[in-house]
Amino acid sequence: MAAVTIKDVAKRAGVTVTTVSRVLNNRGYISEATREKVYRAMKELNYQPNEIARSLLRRRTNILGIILPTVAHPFFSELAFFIEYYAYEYGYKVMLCNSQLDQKKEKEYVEMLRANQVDGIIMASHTLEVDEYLSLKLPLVTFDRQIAPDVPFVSSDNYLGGTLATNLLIDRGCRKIAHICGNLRLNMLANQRNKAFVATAQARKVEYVTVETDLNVFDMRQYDTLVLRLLEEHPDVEGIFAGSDVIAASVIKICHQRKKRIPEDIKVVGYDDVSIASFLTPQLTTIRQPIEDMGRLAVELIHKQINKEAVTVENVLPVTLVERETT
Amino acid sequence: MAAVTIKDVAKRAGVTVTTVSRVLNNRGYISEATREKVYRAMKELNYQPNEIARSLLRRRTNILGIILPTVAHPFFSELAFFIEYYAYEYGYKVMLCNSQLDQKKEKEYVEMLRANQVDGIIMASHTLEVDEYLSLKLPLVTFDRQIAPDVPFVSSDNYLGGTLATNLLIDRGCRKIAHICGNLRLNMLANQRNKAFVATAQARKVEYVTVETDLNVFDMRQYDTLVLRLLEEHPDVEGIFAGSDVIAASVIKICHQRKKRIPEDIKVVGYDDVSIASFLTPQLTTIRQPIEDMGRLAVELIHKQINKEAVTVENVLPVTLVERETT
DNA sequence: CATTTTGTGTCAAACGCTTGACATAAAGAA
DNA sequence: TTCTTTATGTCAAGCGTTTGACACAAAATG
Repeated sequence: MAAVTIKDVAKRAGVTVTTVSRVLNNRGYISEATREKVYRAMKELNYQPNEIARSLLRRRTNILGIILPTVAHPFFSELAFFIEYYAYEYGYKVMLCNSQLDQKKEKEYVEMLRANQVDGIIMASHTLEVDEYLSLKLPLVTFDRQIAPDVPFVSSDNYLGGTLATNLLIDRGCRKIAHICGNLRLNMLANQRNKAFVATAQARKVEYVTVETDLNVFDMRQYDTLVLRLLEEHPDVEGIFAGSDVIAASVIKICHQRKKRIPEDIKVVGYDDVSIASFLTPQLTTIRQPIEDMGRLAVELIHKQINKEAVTVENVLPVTLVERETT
Repeated sequence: MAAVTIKDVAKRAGVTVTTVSRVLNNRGYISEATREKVYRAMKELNYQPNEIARSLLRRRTNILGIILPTVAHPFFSELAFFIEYYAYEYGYKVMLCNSQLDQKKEKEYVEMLRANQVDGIIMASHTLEVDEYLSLKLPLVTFDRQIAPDVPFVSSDNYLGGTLATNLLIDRGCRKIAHICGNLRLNMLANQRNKAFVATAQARKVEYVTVETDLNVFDMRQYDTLVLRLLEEHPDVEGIFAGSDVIAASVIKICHQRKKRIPEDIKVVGYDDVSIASFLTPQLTTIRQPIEDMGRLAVELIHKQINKEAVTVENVLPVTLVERETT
C-alpha cells in the first residue's frame, strides 16, 4: 500500500525528484548536505527505488534466467547454488526454472524469461531446436552442449573423465565393466564419456557393456530398476562406471542387497563428486567435476556477453579422479 | 535490439495499439477477423509483451522470492523444486536466494526482493529481527518458524517426529541415545524435536545426550567432525537420532569407519526422507516430512494472501516414520 | 573582477504497456 | 424506423524512474 515513490522522498527532503535521482545514481553535483537530507528522507520513509521502473527505462533488469532439468538432483542443486552465488556477486538476480527435460515446459520457460526481459539465460537443459534459442537474441550460456558456433558453453573434460574411470576399473582388475549413462540420443557432451569408455575398454581388451537411462537421466526413481536389470543380465560385471554419483549410490545399495561386496566383488566409480559422494558408505570413488568453477564461469560468460565483451566459446574444465573406497 | 513493441504489432496488423492490447487482455469487443490479424502479426514479428512494462502498470509482477539457507542442501533443493513447480502452476516465477544463514546477506536479499516488487516471499531462512520482515508489508510465508501471529507458517509435526524417532530407538533396545540437532539458540520449530527427544528419553528412563551443530545447521562440512566427537565422547551410545538425513549419512559413514555395525551396534534414525535416504547403504530409517505438500502449501498460502484471501496461520503437516534398515 | 566550477531547480520526454473516455459505424433486434 | 449491441478507432493519462536541456546562483579560481 505504502508505495512510497521518489516523489515522496523528494517532498520529504525538500528537494526535487531530479535531485533525489541524482543522489541515487551518483551523477551531477550534489553537496554533502543535500545528500544527507535525501538519505535521511529515504530512511524515514523506508524507501526502495522501484527496480521495475528502472528496468523499463534502462532496458536492463539484471535478472538471469537459469533453466535446468531439476534442482532436486544433487548435481544441479550444487550448480544452482554456485550460479546464484556468483550471480549475486555480479549484481544479478536469478530466476529458477525446472524444465524436467520437458520440451513444452522448457519452451514456456524460455518465452517467459524473454517476456520478463532477463539479461541472459544459463541453460543446463536444452531440449528445443537450436533455432528456438538463437531467435531469442539473448546472451546465452549452455552446459554440456554446444548449440551453435557462437554460443559459449561450459563443460568439463568428459572424454578424460571417461578414460580415467575406465582405466581405473581395469587397473583394479575388472575383467568385465559396465557404463550406466544418460540417454545417448540426447545431444550432450557427456556422451563423450561413453565414447571414452568404449574406446578404452576395446584398447585394453576388456569386455564391456553400456546401459542407457530413460530420456530423463535425472529422474532418480528409475535408477534402482536399471541397476537391478544390469546385474541380472550381466551377473559377471566386475566394475561399474556410473553416470552420476546418485546412480553410483544406487549401485552400492543394490550390490549390498545382493550380497556383492564393494570393492571386493564389484568396483564402482561415480561421476560429479557432489557432496553426498563422500557421505556414502563405502565412500565413493568418483570423477570430480569442478562444479563451483563451472558455475562461476557460466556467470562470467553471461556477464561478459551482456557487456558486449568477447568470450571464448569452448570452456572445458578439467576433471580429476578422486579415489575413495569403492575401487 | 529487436525490441518489437506493441506499436510494431499494431502497425503490422493495421490496427491501433488499443486493439492489440484488447486482444492481448481479452477485454472489449474484438471480431474474430481482427483477433486473427493481430495474432498473425505477433507471430510474424515474434512478439512477446514486455512483462516489465505490464508489471509497472499493474503493480504486480507475479514473481515470488524464496530465501533459503542453501539450495545445495538436499532438503532445500527438494523443497525449492516443489515450490518452483507449484509456483509455476499458479503463474508465478521464482527468484532464488541462498542466504547461507548470513544476516547481512539475508537483509540484502529481502531488500532486493522488495525493490524488485515481488508479490510475496517464502522464507525458509529467517535470521533477521521480526520487525524487518513485518515492515516489508508484503505477503510472507515462513518455514519452521512463526515470526508473528498473523504471518502464516508451514512446518511439519516436529514434536511427533521427535517422539516417533526416540521411541523407535528405545523400542529397538537402545539404552543410551543421542540427538544431533541444529543449534537450539535459533528460534526454530525444529527445536521441538529435541524437546520430544528429551521428554521421551526421560519418560522411558533412558540415558540421552544432545549435540548441537554450529549456527549454520546446513553447512554439511561440519557433520563428520561433529559425529566423530560424539562417538569419542560417548562410545556407549546405541542409538542416534540425526537432525537430517545428511547428518545420518555422516553417522553411517563414521560408524562404518570405526567398525560399528549398523543396526547391530548402533541404530540410526534420520529426518526428512529426502531422496538420498533410500540410496544410502544400509537404507536409512527416517522421519518423513511431506516436502512436496509443504512446498505446495507454501505457494498456496502466498497466493491466497496476494489475492487478499483469508489464510490459516498454523499449518503443521503430518510426519511419518519410514523404517528401513538402520534400526 | 571575470570566469569557471559546483549545487540545485524546473520541465518534459521516454521506457512499453493498459485503460478509461469518447466517437463512429455497421449489424441485429424491437 | 429506432434502439441496442458489436466492433474499432483516437486520444491521453498513468505506472515510477532517469536524463537531457536549460536556468540560476553561490562558491572557488584565476
